[in-house]
Amino acid sequence: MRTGQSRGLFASCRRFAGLISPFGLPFRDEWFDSRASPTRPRRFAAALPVTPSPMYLSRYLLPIAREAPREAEIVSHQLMLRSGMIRQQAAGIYSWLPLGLKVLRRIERIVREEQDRAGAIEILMPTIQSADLWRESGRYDAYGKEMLRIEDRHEREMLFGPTNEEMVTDIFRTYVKSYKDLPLNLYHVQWKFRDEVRPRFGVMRSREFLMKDAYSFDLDQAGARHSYNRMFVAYLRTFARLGLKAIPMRADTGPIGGDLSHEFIILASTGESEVFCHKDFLEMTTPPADVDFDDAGVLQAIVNDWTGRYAATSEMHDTAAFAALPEAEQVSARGIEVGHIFYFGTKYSAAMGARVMGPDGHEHEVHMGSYGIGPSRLVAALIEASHDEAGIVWPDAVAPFDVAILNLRSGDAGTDAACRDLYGACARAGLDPLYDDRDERAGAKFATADLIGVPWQVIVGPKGLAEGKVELKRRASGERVSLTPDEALRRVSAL
RNA sequence: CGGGGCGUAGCGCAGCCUGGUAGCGCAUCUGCUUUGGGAGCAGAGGGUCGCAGGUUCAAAUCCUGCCGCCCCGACCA
Repeated sequence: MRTGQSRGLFASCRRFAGLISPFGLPFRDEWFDSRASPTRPRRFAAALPVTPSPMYLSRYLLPIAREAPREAEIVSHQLMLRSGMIRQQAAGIYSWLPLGLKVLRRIERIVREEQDRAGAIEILMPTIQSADLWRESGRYDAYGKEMLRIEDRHEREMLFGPTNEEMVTDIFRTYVKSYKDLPLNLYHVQWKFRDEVRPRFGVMRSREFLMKDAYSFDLDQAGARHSYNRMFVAYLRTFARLGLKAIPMRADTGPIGGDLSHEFIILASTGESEVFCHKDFLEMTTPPADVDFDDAGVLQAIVNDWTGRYAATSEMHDTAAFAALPEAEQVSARGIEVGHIFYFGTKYSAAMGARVMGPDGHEHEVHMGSYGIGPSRLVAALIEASHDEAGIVWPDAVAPFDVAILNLRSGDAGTDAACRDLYGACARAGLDPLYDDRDERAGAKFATADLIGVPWQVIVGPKGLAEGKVELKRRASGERVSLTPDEALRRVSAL
């Protein structure tokens, strides 16, 4: 028995000196080596054993709950609270607990990879901005109460940024002076704040939210269209990799006009808005990873293909055009907006003097576009799109862990050893495993694993082990097979 | 910002009408028994009853003000 060890879900974060992680990187020893002192140097990790690890559930922070707080209305909010992903700190403001943060980071990673692939360059702008920039564009007064305005100790007017057009335009105008430096697309992933009158649905519609926003700069409208198409294709790839079917729908372009604004909508029965589209969208294929983003013709062809069929949110809905489709091809559903891209021409470059010298020897105001994806909202949207009665069903790409190892008889020498071996093998195989070593009954472990939605469960019990077998369960289908631990590992690694 | 509702243990709730020892379930801790789908028994800990005034011998309960949160509508990534 592991007497004295915490069995609770709120296990403290005790860790031992000199761990190395399964990935071969030393943990920060100063966090763990309680014996380190000025006269007794820290030990370094390299020569020390691999286990135990902080991804043992008995030492993790996973505050699951059987019941959801009353205020949680929609299923994603309920499940995020029940699975201990987030904690509300104020209306529309959340802490991200370990499980939630892991998912958020996985989403961010995919978003970044596809932005980079499409030629965008990452920067990081601050959350707090000066009011001065916003006065230049005229938006300081125009933005209204959604902007959280604050004052610093010198009584300077500041704000918590709801978006970054002004700031990125400022950066651009300072450093970029020639058409030869175009096109340019700068993006960042940063927390934003919009003081919604009524935040709701957890992180789906929060006041503070994480946003990837990209901003493109081009010499002229033709260039801007190419930049727009790059992001369009990048978004198709991003959402597909996240395990989502996102449908681009014409969005209102406001005073700019034109056809260069799309919302990317995923279908979910709990979606906030009504959407209408052609059924072909459900079967369309995603552009490949090796698409040539510099080839304007190729990109335009992809965009044409994805915009050639009817798709609209209720605001842009054309009842007659939709009714003209054969009834069997009409899809009318509810959707969640997970991305929005638009071209806005010279709105900010004109107001803020962002000009480059063109090949003609004259200065030109640059044509800009901006492209947003909300990773924090996506966490909720993914759950809305993928859950069942037992809990969350994460797509493989964003799951907080790749595989959960359930020890059905913690404290039994045989199952303990088998689980530890399997944990080490998973880690060495590059997987991100979670080991449920708690002193809980089997049922509680099944329920926990189902709730948090890890794609694979390896169930290790004394009965199976007597025959050298473990059980591998696929969360999404519920399918279980009895395998040797090696076979189970191979099966999980295959994806 | 209009309309409504709710604040009692980490979560879900009762108690308030009719003022008088602050309760129940889950969770947590201890012990024993259990052990393949959220175990059983026995015991224990945990509360300035959102905050501040007021009425009263006495306030979770009645009155006033404030704060917070939630829902509907308008708004929105």
